[in-house]
Amino acid sequence: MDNLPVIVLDFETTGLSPQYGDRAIEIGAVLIENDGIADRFQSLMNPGFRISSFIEAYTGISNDMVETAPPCAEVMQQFAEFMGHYPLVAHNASFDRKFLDLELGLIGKSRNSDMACSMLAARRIYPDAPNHKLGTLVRYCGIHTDGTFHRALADAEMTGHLWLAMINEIKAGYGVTRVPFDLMQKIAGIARVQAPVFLAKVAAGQF
DNA sequence: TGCCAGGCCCTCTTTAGGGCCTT
Repeated sequence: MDNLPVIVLDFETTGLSPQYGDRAIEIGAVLIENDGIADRFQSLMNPGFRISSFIEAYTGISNDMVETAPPCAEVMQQFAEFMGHYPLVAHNASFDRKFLDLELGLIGKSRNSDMACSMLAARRIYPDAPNHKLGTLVRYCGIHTDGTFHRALADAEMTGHLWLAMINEIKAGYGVTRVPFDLMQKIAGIARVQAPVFLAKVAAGQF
């Protein structure tokens, strides 16, 4: 096995801020194992109030769809089992972490794994990309899509493939055979000016 | 109902401000 398993997840939500009462309306996640997607999790969830027309248009998730979906608590119970103790990855992880911690907290659970950010890693690994939005990076890396964006499972799958592409980029560019989760976390957290020195150490086998 | 934030990074920085990215 080249890479330790990770869970890549994505939330669709009613807005940007749990502090202002926003809730999750869909979760999608993939288990990345052996350089591919080994398992998937997806569910809409009912936040208990109507979602805005902006979110309906942005995600394609309608009020009718969430009204017939199971409540957040039920979905998050199932997701907690899927998540297990795997390390986690999300694109702009600070956003998904807020909602994950909120929804888990509401059912008396807590996150028990680190979460790495594919966006911060991509800024170091693909500094010349036009920008580091998920959709841009997917095109930049030539990752196949079915054209679906802003739905949780589609975005989680694309982020998963991006994560694998970045691991392969490190392997090919720096001659290393294993790119563990904590190496990717360090790449994501390194300051831009320090990145060349750090990556040279990676190439020299000093990680 | 309609509108909102926050974490991180960068630099013309650190006694700060602004951009990116997520829904």
